[in-house]
Amino acid sequence: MEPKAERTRRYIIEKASSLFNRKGYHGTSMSDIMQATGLAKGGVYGHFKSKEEIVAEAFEYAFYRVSDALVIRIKTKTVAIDKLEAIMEFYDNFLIAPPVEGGCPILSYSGHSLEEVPMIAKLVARATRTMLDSLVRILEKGQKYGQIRAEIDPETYAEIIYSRIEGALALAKATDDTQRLHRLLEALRMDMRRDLLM
Amino acid sequence: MEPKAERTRRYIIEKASSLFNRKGYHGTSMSDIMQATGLAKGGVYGHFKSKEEIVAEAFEYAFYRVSDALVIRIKTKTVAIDKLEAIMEFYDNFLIAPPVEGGCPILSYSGHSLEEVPMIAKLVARATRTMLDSLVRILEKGQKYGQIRAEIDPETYAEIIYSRIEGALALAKATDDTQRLHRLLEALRMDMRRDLLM
DNA sequence: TGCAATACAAACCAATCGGTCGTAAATTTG
DNA sequence: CAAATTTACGACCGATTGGTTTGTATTGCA
Repeated sequence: MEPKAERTRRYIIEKASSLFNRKGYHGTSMSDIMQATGLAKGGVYGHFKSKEEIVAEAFEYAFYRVSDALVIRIKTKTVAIDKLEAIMEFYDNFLIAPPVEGGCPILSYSGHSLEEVPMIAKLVARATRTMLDSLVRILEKGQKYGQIRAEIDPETYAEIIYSRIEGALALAKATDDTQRLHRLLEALRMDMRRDLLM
Repeated sequence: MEPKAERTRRYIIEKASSLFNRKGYHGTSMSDIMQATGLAKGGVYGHFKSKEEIVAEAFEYAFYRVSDALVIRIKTKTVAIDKLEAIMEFYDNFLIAPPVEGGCPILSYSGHSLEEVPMIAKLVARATRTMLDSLVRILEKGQKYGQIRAEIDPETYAEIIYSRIEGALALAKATDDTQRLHRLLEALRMDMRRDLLM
């Protein structure tokens, strides 16, 4: 019917998601998007009614890229601790080959964009909840099959894991030090083995 | 000699630091700063030669506010673990009564501002290093006086502590959930007692 | 008290901002 | 292939951006 429009739309989002994730909402102008896509202004506004609409979809797309790449890696493993280790491996390569330029969208947008574009706050909160839920499910399933200690509270431990990952990413980004990320993830990995395994 | 100029300058930085920390570099306009200070444009540019100069000083000021408030609390304690617990207590109140609006400057500016304003990257890296050094010193001194396990590597553990704090702040901000911050800091507190005490 | 230095606000600047719209080009459909 | 519809273009809009200049109070100091 109209596959062209859908394709162009997606193409704009792809390009814009990288820009917004790196430079933020106000740091990215429509001219930047026009230049990145090669489209004229009218060409872009034919698919979106405002810059805010673009950034909203761009965030969701960026988050989807990360979470999707993560889910793929998780699914290759069957045992809980293997899934968790796969996550560590994923984030180990995060700064070297990020699914979307600019790093973790949740972390990037949490910085300044929550007040800049209030609508983003909801999307960020929901995305974070999604990540936590994935971890909770892994831990619960691990307990169900006797792979993970029953005393562990999945919700509590999930947020510990995710906050440590985000903290490691933040610190590595702030100091521009990839080695720091590796060290912190390795420390987390060892703590998980000690805390979770029976 | 010229106390007035210095006072006005500082006043501008105070107001601007809050704006930049909340909304970012491109999210904050000179008009915002004019409105917040009550000064006219010429009045501001008489003290600074550019917006970049303002944001640079504003970041340093915001960071100084946080680190200073922290140092004060640390100094009231003499034993290493007490100092660390004082830090936990400090960050526990961080979202309720932040030293500067917008939360931890390092975290805020790490989001999008590193690429927006390249000069900021250096300042953020240096500020982070300063925080880590404070923690390293506490741990080293604690070891020296036999309050902390000798096997602990201060540098390694300092970055674990700080990354967990930043991760906790980031997650709490992303989900707009202060309780989450409390839970995560409490978990860190208990881990520290287990890992560090003899 | 008188002079010079300082600090101020307002007008102004070119450039860029997000956004609109009539028209031309391209695509899909009959 | 031709008609109809969709998609893209780019000039244009008013508003605002960061930044400058200028004339005038106001201030501190001798």
